[in-house]
Amino acid sequence: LGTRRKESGDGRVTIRDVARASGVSVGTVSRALNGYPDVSEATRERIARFAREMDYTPAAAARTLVLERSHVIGAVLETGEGHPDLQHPFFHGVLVGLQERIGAAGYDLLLFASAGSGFGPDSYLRRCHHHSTDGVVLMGEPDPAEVERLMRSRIPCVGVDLVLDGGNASQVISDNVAGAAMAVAHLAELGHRRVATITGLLETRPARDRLTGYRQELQRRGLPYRDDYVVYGDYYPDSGTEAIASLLALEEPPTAVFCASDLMALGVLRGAAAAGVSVPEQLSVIGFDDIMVATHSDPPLTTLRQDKHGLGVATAEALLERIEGAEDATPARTLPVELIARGTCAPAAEPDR
Amino acid sequence: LGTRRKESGDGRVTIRDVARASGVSVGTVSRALNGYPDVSEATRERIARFAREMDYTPAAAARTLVLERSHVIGAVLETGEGHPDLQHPFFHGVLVGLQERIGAAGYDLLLFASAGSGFGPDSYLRRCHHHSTDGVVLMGEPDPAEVERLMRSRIPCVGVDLVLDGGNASQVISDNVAGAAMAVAHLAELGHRRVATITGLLETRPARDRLTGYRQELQRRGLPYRDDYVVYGDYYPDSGTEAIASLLALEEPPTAVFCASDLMALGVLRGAAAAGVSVPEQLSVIGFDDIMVATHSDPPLTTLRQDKHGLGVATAEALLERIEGAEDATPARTLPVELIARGTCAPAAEPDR
DNA sequence: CTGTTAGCGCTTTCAG
DNA sequence: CTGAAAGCGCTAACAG
Repeated sequence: LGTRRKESGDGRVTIRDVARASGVSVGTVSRALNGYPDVSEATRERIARFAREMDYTPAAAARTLVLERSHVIGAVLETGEGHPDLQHPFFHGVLVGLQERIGAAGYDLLLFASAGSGFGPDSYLRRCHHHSTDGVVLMGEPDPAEVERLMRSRIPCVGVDLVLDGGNASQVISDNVAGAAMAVAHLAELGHRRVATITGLLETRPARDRLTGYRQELQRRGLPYRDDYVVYGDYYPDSGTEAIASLLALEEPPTAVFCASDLMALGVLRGAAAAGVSVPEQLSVIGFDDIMVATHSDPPLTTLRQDKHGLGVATAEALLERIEGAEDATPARTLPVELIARGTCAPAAEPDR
Repeated sequence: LGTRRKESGDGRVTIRDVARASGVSVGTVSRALNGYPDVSEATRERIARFAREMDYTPAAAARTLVLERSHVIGAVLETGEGHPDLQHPFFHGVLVGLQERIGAAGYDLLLFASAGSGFGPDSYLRRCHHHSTDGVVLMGEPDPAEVERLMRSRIPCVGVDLVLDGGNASQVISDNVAGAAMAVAHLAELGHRRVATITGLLETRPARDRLTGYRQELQRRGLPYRDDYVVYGDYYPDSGTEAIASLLALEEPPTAVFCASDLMALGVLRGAAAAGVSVPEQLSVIGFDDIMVATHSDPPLTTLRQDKHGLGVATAEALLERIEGAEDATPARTLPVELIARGTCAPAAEPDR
């Protein structure tokens, strides 16, 4: 008896197979393999050996079902209208760090596309429940209503460059205001007094913070703040190109621009070239992120480096902390950014005019 | 009786709750919700209504357990030594398309880091079994031994830009040899006779194909092929910079270079600038991929566009086909590439010398 | 058309 | 120290 079901070719090897092979009950196998103390060393080893030889792999589904823990964490990358965020290099760096760190803790990453996509507008929350996700990380610009729903649930969340207010949520974020301030300071020290900024999407926390930092440092140094020196972008190259065109058309154009992303800075470089103004001689440019290609523009981009990998790792740790049930979880972590001076900034041509 | 377990606060709503609420058995709920024909419209609707109101979400784990189908597909992005492939822009485009298409079919994506990473060198195969993945897609440069193991299993696989020989595997790939040929043709038509190439990692199928295309077209046009015009790169920018330096140092340097990736082409642009040779006047450059930043280099990069999104979609479809059990699954799909002429190519300065 | 039942692979009391 | 048995949420025969 019992030989009926499993011997047929297809079969995955289950705990029962291991039990049968090692001549013990499934309960014992389970205990042995999960390191319970109440198993004799002898049996434990025998079981372990058989498990290895048979290449036994516990079925996650079964374990999830009984444990109510899946060891899967969901990653939500909301694709902003027309701009799949998955496309933005910044996120990849973060993903790598996240992946590494949770992988080391025995978790895997389930990638959620935008809620609207795919079959039916299933909310993230539903999808998390469906997969019994142990936690979620949110990146990009998720739908506020979705986020709200998630916050009301008891699923641990962490937002990357996102403000999350629920009790079960943490956030990790770069020090955007300090970064922006460093940019302005750098420019000011080069003698620039007319420094403009191209913002990111202002619905977005980092964009607002970067703008704040820009303003604060301007003020701290007694540099003039003008409304027409603030142009709104969307983080992507084209918006940079357009923005610089309008800035250059001003009666009194800026001598320096701080861009809220490298991609926009690249767009600026291009727009400047088109307009015949040379960087850095006639215009200093500074970006934000330090994506891979920043080194390879001409001239190479001066920028504020975000520790993308570190953000990913911090995200993982914030999440694990919550999952492991720390009630005193650190609600927010801020990572420093670093100014990388390359070739797009030069002393102001006319210190005074 | 029965009220005991579920009423307590925490509870997810299960099929049993829905059954109780709508006054039917769980079996009926299951059939109703899964669209079996043998349920009266009346009950089906009542059940559906309750399910919606209670925000019932079936537990994937339970369903996976019984159906032996998880509706999860695994994505393996092997991080080449020192170069996390997740970092290469090319893969993101593919991921987006893949994600979209399988999402539409009701599948989700599980992201596997490199086998080595994380806790223990668990093979991909084990991880797939563990999660009962319905299929796997392989990208980058996975460990051959791993691939071998996967091939021996019965899990449907598809490789992106990868040759997979198992019976349960398909592959989708850009027409790399045609693309390379188009590059050379373009250059030849501009009058270049001394055209070099910088290859990708030759362990990699696309790199070899691109080299082949380069050679073939050279030959077809009666242009000279010289060993010293072939420099080996690794797809990333720095290798391009180094390669162009050595090429420029040749006694008879090339007047044009075909690079097996945009990233390397960017590196070439930089190296050329450093060496004081102007692009495209003194050197024509052509890339491969058409990544986002290709438009924003100076000059903007002439390149061969790969349909990254299309590759992702095709990958998804190849996989779904296999999963749905088509024995006559198309083993390979090839997508065309397209020449995008931008600013890095110009007529050869000296048609003869 | 619907209820009942067995069982997916695993963990965890509870007895021995 | 180990076996037996119940049950996680769900689907799929099988009766009625």
